[in-house]
Amino acid sequence: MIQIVTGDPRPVFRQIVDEVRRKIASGELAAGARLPSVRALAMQLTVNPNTVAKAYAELTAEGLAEARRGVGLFVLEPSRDRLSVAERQRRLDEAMRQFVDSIVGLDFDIDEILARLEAELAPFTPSASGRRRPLT
Amino acid sequence: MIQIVTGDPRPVFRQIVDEVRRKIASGELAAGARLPSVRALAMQLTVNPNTVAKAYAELTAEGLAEARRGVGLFVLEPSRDRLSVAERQRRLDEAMRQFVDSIVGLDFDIDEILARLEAELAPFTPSASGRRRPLT
Amino acid sequence: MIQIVTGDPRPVFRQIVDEVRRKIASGELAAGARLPSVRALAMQLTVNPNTVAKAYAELTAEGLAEARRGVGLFVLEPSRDRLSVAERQRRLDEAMRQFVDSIVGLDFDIDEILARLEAELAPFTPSASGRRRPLT
Amino acid sequence: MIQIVTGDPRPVFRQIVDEVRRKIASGELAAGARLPSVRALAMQLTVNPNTVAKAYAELTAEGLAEARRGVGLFVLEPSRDRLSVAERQRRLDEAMRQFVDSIVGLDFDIDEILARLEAELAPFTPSASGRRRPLT
DNA sequence: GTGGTCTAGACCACG
DNA sequence: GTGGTCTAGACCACT
Repeated sequence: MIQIVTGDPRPVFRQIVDEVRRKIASGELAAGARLPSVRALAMQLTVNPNTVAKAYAELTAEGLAEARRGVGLFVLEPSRDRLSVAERQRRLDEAMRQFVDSIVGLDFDIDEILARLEAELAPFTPSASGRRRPLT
Repeated sequence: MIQIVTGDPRPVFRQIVDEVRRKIASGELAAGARLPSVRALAMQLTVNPNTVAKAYAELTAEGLAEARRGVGLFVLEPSRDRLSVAERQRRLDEAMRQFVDSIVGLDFDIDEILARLEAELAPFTPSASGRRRPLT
Repeated sequence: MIQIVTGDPRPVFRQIVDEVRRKIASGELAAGARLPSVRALAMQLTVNPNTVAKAYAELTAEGLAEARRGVGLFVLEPSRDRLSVAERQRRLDEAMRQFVDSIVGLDFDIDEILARLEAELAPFTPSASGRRRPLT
Repeated sequence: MIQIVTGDPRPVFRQIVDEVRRKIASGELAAGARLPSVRALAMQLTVNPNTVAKAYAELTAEGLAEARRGVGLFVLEPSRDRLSVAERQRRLDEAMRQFVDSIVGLDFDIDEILARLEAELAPFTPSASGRRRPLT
């Protein structure tokens, strides 16, 4: 269900966080869904339970999941207003800067990049994610 | 000429590399241009000379610049095949993944993101840089 | 400078976070101030460095401090708009509920409680904290 | 009658204790009133009976209620000296500290907080509860 | 069984 | 030297 790659530059706990966040955003993990237990996921990924726990703690801190002691970790309803508009903008700016820095000088065609990005973002478009009900 | 920001998540040497790469890609630094000496730049940025040296080493390793002992670092002619097709593709994939992970769940409109990205990439479009042939 | 109490119901890392947050809010720790290193504070408190590191990670995540690799952890300028209005309200509601639950049935006089609270909050009042410059 | 919220940071048994204590303090549950049986409440809340039993045990230990075997839990007469002065003071101090820690840095106006708190505490003022003598 | 916390000790990237 | 990450193993609170 969740996979980690040893060659990945990201630390393991971050890979887990990113993967879960993606699954939630794409609707693959719906609100109320239960994540694998810390120990179970640690076993499956053959990493230390603490590493998984750290990832889960971050998901909790981000407001994406909630821990029910003695029960497990559950995906929360998406609440879009946790961060201020300014903070969200700041994060987009930062991500944008980082992306441009990474591909600058790689000689790719802008239209090609835009097309690819559009395709990659498609799964997270509101209508596709199932996270929001149409107002009817 | 180059600025570093303490609050930036990137290490200092990376900020230097990114900034120089940007300037080269945008044409601001043309082939043959001379970068400040390690010591001079370190002084100006008030960072450790080792840090600047590390950045320059990376620029050299990337094939973007060349060190002439005792003189300074010089921007090289852009060579199309500096990186293999596979390597370029790999970097684009990685940058793409990282960008998507960063903005997933921030609830921005795709079109808005695409428009912004197009604007940010404009300065690096081949025809604008003046030092590259359009792909035609 | 920072003290932890073994009898405290809060975990150690939380005590550290709370203490630092208080010092920042009261102006005792001004923006730009450097916090003790992870190892130094761990030594002083005779706790595991990881525990301090966890506290520092939370301060960083909260946007109160920033880590400069190889240098140390520094207090950031207060940026009041990181959380949305709704989120801040939510947190106040929760704190309020918890406080009322804790003192209900303790038979204290309301006015007495209000007076004490006012006194306790005084050090964090904007004018006292020194965090904001008068507009003059 | 009693509701538990899964998203609540408090453990379930604590939510039950708090809710009952509130109802007693506000006079909604008068002395002599009977609380549902452990099994009945567990069923209604769909929680583990052990959890309800733990909550009831705490209410008993606090001197707020009394168990009559096979019958249920009954609210006791309020006894002024249930807790020592020192203990009451200790609890107020702790609650105060926790409250201040929670809202520090949230940048609310003190007067706003005091006003809200006064409103929230109103239902528990001695004259309103009906079961306590005013302090005169 | 669940998640949360802590200790001990290690290695890495950065300056 | 700095902070960041990971492993290993332990204990606790809660259900």
